[in-house]
Formats: sequence, structure tokens, C-alpha cells
Amino acid sequence: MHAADEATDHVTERHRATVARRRQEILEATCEILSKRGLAATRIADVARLLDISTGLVHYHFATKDELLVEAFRYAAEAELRALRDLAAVDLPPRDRLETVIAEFFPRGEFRSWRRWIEGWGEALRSDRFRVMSRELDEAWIGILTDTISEGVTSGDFTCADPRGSAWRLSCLIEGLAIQQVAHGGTIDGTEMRLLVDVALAAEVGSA
Amino acid sequence: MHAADEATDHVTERHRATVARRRQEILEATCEILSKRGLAATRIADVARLLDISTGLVHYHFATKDELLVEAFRYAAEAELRALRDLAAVDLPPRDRLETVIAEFFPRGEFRSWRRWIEGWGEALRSDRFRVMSRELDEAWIGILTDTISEGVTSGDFTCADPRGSAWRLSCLIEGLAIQQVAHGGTIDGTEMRLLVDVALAAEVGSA
DNA sequence: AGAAAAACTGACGTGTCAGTCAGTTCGTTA
DNA sequence: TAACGAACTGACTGACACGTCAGTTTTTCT
Repeated sequence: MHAADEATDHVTERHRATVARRRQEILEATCEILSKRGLAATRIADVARLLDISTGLVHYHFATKDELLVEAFRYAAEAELRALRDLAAVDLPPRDRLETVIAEFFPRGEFRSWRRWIEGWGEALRSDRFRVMSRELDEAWIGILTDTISEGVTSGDFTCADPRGSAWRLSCLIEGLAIQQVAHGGTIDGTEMRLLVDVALAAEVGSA
Repeated sequence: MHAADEATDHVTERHRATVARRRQEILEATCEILSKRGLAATRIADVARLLDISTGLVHYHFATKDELLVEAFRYAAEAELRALRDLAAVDLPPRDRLETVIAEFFPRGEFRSWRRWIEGWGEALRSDRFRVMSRELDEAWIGILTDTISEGVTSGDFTCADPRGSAWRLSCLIEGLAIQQVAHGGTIDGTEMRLLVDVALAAEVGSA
């Protein structure tokens, strides 16, 4: 049991939360179980136990398990997206901003986020709701990356004929590398991965 | 129900197959169910029904469901790898050979293979057996790609400082794009994807 | 205070499936 | 042709987990 990481203290004030508060608690707990046990092995009973509430209460807030999972997934992904947007809005030279955004996207620590995404893709193969959500969020991320590159082109810091194409290539490259690191484990480590991306980055937007 | 695609006629000679033959039949049937219903929804009863045999017989050949799934996955992946090796061994100019190998790797048709891989990565997050297998096979593919590029460098057809690095980048790029196409569906189509890869390809090994 | 609504419980119904096992059929060998 | 073992059956079980529901506790409204 590793203690606080992405720490959100569940077991807040005892009893009788508002709907909004409870929903959020349940979503956060679900994300925690989700990244620990995985999508297939996540049970409503696990979520309930983590919050020390009844399984009935989970169903009181979320009609079906599928609804709970989609909502939890979206909850986590939107938080990440907000963080990314904030980083992209910081007032820094284009190259530093691009660097910051990419660093944030890179797999780190326990890979909680990437584990979720990898399982999400699998789920998206069958579930319309998952596919639509996963796609929307991924496009939002590509959008941020495209804008960051475009601004660098405008300011003259980058040389790039097709910012959107470059954004797609960089994004997909990082996704592929993340799979190697997170799912396959150890084939490629963080440093080597960073090196591979930096070469591509130089080819896409020109070197510093 | 679409009829023959990747056609292998199950329901061969009735009754009393040899162990080897039966195992193979079961593996092929499992692959079929796997790409139709997905990993999580694949039941031993489905496999049995497809072959018109009892569930007991499936367990007679494969002790546990997990064993069946790993073996089926490996069975399919090794077949693909053999096909890829054959293509890489064909006597063609380096650039054509690289083109052929990459084209084979690209998502096509119903994406059966890619669907399997995407689900396999999810499974690899939890199962050691899946992780090891998935990683081995992916490395084998990288090996083929690296060799193909290296030979082109030796022959003077390609300009590439780091064939292995380029192979990793190209492979990961295609994986990422495959996810977009197969899991997200429609964000990017085959033509656009091909274009994105061609630009990267030119950057990695020089243009024709 | 009393009533009504909201938040919550926990036991239970129900369906599902992996895996078991005692027994049957078939091919092979002696 | 008898015996033996490999291939195979299909009914059964044990466990599990989603979702329901009748009832309980707490809060809010009048």
C-alpha cells in the first residue's frame, strides 16, 4: 500500500454528503481502483469498500456499472486536460512551452493515467460511449499541441510546414512509446524514450 | 454474420481429432471469437459452440481460460510475424522492401490484428504472461524493421544515423496512428495516416 | 414539532461462467 | 476380439458480482 500519490483523502466527513460531493468521491475512488486493478477487475464492491459505504449507495448515484466507469474515465481525463491547458497558457517562450506540455504528457511515476488510457482504447473497441469520449479528449490534446506549435511558427521560433500533421505525428509517437514503457515494461526507459522524441521533435519543428 | 474472411473452416472431419489438430482448431476458433467479441467478453462456451464441441473438451486441451487466451494470442501473433519475415526476405530494392513491410503492418480491413494488440496491451498491464509475450513479439517486429533499414543504409539507398532509433520511432508512430484509426474510428483515415507516415519516413531514411 | 424528501443500508434475487468429474465413445494395439 | 487408453461429453457446482428493494436514518422544509 503506497500512501499519498495523487492523494485525495476519501473518508472525509462521515455521513450524509450532498449528491455532488458524493458523486465526486465515488468517481475518485473508482479512478483509484481502476488504475490499481484494471477495468475488467474493477468491482462496485471495491469502490464501496474504499469509501466505506454500501454498494447500494453507489447504485443510488450511478445506475449501472458501465455508466460509473465511463464517468470516472471522463472525470480523470478532463482533469488532466485542464492541467494541460493551464500549462499551455503559461507565458513562456514557445520552445519552453512545447517542452512543458510534452513533459506533462510523458509517462511518469506509476503511469496511472496511461494505464487508464490503454484500457480505455480496449473498451472503445466495443463501447460507443467510450469511443466517443476517448476520441474527443484525444482530439482536445492534439488541439493544444497544434496550437502550441502554430504559435511558435508565428513567432518565428519554429520551422514547421504542417503544425497539425506534426502534432499528430508527435502525439502518436509518444503514445506508441508509452505503450512500450507502460504495457511492455522496460523495453525502453524514460531517458531513452525522451531521446527518441527529441530527435523527432527537432525534425518536426527545427532544433533550438 | 460475414462469411469467409480469414477463412479457416472449423467443423472439419467429425470427431476424434489428434491432440495437435484439435489444439490448433481451438486456438483458431478462439482467435475468431476474440476479434469478434473482445477479450473480456470471450467465453469458453462460445469457442466450444463455434467448433460444435463440449466446453469440457476445451478444458481437456487447455487447463485454464488464461492459458487458452495467451496461447491463442501468441498463435495469431506468430503467424503474423512469420508472414512479415517472409516479406522482409523477398528480393527487392531496400526501399520497396521497407515499403512492403510497413504496408503489411498498417491497419487494414477489419483490423482484427490491431484489435487483438490493443486488447493485449491492456491485458499486459496485469498479466506477466501477456506482457512477456507481447513484448517479445513487438521486439521481433522492431528487429525486422531495424534490419530492413540497416540493409538499406549499407547499400547506400538510405541515409540514417541510427537505424534502431528510426525503427522504434516509425513503429511507435504507426502504433499510435493505428490506435486512432482502430479504437477511435474515423479521426484519421488510411490515406491520411499513410501521408503522415510518409513524411516521417522521409525524415528518417531520406526521400527516394 | 411534524412531515416530507433525500441519503443511505444491507440482505437478497438472479444470471453467468470457469472449471470438475463420472462416465461414454472411439481408435489402436495385442 | 478384447482390452486399453485417448478423446470427448454434458450435467453439475461453486463462486462471484450486478442490480433491486424494502426499510432506516438524517436533513430540510413548513
